[in-house]
Amino acid sequence: MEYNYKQIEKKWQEKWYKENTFKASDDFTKPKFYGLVEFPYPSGQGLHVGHPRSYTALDIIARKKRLEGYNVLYPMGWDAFGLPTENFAIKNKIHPKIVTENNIANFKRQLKSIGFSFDWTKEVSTTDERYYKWTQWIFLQLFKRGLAYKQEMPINWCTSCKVGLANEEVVNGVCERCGSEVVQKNKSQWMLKITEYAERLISDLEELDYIEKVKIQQKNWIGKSEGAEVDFKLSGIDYTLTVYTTRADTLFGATYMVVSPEHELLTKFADKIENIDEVRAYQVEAAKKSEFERTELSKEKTGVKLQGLSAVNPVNNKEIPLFISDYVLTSYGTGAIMAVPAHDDRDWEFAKKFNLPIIEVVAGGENVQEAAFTDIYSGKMINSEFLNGLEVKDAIAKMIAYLEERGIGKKKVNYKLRDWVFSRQRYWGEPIPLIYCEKCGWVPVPESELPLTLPETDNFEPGENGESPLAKMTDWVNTTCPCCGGKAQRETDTMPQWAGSSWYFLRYIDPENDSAIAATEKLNYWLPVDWYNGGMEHTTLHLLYSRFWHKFLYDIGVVSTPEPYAKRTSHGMILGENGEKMSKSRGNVVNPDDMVEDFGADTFRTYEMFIGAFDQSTPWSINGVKGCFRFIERVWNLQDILTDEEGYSTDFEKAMHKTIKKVTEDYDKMKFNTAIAALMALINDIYKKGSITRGELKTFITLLNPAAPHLTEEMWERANFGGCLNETDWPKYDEAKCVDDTVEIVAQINGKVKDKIMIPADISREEMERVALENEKIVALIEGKQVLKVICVPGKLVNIVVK
RNA sequence: GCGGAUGUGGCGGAAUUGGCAGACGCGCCAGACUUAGGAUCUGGUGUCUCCGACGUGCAGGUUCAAGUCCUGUCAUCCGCACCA
Repeated sequence: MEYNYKQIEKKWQEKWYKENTFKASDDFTKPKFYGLVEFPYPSGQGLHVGHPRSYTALDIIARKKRLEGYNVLYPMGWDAFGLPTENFAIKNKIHPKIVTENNIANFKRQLKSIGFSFDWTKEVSTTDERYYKWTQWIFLQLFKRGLAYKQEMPINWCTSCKVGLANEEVVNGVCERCGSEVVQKNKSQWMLKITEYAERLISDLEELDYIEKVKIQQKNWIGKSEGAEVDFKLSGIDYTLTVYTTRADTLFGATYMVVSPEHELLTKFADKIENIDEVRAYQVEAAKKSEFERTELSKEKTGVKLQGLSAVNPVNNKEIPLFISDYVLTSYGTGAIMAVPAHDDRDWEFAKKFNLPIIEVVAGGENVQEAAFTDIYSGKMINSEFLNGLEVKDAIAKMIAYLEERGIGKKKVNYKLRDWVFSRQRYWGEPIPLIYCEKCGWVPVPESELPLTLPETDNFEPGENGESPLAKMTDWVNTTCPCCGGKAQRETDTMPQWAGSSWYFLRYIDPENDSAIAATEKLNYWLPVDWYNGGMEHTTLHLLYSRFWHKFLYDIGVVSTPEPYAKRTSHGMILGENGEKMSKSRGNVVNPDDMVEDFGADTFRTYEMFIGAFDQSTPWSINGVKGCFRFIERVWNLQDILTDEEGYSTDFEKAMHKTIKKVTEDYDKMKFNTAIAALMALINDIYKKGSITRGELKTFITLLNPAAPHLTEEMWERANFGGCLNETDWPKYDEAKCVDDTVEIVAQINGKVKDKIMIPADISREEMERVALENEKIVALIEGKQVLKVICVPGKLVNIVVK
């Protein structure tokens, strides 16, 4: 019987799609499972082999959960706003809407050809008006609660895309998307106060079942730091310069202060600064540099002393000099620091360069004139009056208490996380639904008028000085104020790509709903997402943003859970055959379409799961695909050796139960490679045996079904097992039948294997020892030697220690 | 610099609590069959000085026993990067 994968796969795919076989049910009495994979950005290149790795993995989980009786929601959609589409549209003079439609059609065709069990009735696209109506609605709720604000601020400006970028989109000083230089530019931007949620975004991680590296990466990204703010007075001027420090204990060692080039002090007291020209020149230099250049470590410290100004150390009243330097960042803490060169590497370097005093206040290191001593776990306070003799930790607490008592400082927690730059000067995104009125300020578009649709135009190129393309459409821009009815203008910036993906998992639950994000009872039933798989690259962007939005929606009572995803796993990357990252320029890209065409979806899926440990990156191998193709064919050919016998043959029962156990557990733990290996091992044994019973076949194809659904469904039908395989129950195993009656134990002498002996599994320890000691080889080898000890591990080994 | 991983045959990778290193697949070798195929089937395949040794990046250590635990070290990859 020939295995015609093309025909078979097409047959089942059409049936599944037409009959909505995998539609999630509205029966809320059933236990639910919400499995989620990151929806793709429908690029012109089509699907990458990385996508099916994630999608097949959760498809296996979803299919297995259905057989286990769960009501499963496993949806798919399109994250379709974004720059590449827009750039393609501009270049080829095709409307981005058309580009998007074409790309989606292609992606959908590809996904269907791989046979995923998505519930296509829940399909969403972020570019759909009925979808982004709610993206805009969420934004308005953020705005109304003061979490969206407009600010003139230096932003990362991509010189090529002509667009402001979030910090997350700047990689190594260049634009994440196009690789062009990123510079600082002042621009009035909409910002979202994600920092307000910083603490909860960290602390709530605790309860979540996320793989550890995601938690760690998010924590590091948010960058919580506990310290204190300390007030320094300037001498002779009524001004308090507040600094942030985690090392309040070292205050007696603060020998100078540094402010960032953008600090307000520099404009406020320009007339007092004797060398103001020099200072201004330094400011200009700093402004020219990109954030990346400023933060390059290797570079030497630079700075200018502020002549004419000085500060007073509040604990010893010593007068200390002030500097301006770009190693102090405006955006963190207060934009000013107290410098303790003896115990901070950066301050030490700066002090050496500018010949500033280095005073040791923590003893325990080497000579602080030679290098800073930064250890906080060893060492005791010196030269610090009331702190002397204390450990660093205690000294910090004591100093903060001292400062608080006198009202010159307080405990303070800081985060590295910055607010989210939410504006893009681009066409292909959700319009920000706000209107500016001279009289009323920023006014929301009334919710009844949502969605605020993206106006039609042929000209989506960005404006000259970085204006949004929408600004050119004056008919659309000019409107009336919803508040006072006067003349007003619309906001012309659009939202970043991350907006639509920050809540898409909610829309899947009820995609047709026009009166709410989703019906409350549906949200209550389906949330949280039980299992979310995606790439590590989304850890600090999408994953954090969507947790932020979800928490906000929780706070305003829209959703019932404080966290969107109960469990998060992450797949490794699939590399090219040469072990390098797949890319067009390297010429090592594998096209999923070719795999499906040449080997079929089942082989492709099986190989993607067999390729290696799921969470690790691993190179593609066309020979590996062929190996899986052989396996799939061998499965098909089981039909040739099928007997009429129901149930398992007696001498094969244990093998069947063991395999069920192994595959069941491995799927749950995402150890797909060893699950497939176990099925390969079993089929090898079946062919050795020469025949397969109906019971054995039924179990075998059910276990394989989540990975290779078309083949197994077809075999189910041909074997007349009744109904469809996707409606059957997951096979059960009997723990007692997973244990062998006889086991092979190892006889060792001094830890070296000398022989292997078959013994009954339930033999006593003494009996085991006796068997080993009577073993021919062992007898010969221990002859004339003194037996010191015999170690017996039941069911495993006997180790005889001799001298 | 900080944080996180990963180092096992020719290759991808297996290996509950420390207990037979190399499952499964690829590749390779030999044979069978043949309507000469992207075949298929059967057997073999860690290394060596092959009656015995040696083998999980490297060097030590703990243990009857170490891929697994401890100390040190090297290499590669990823993330963050002057965060006071």
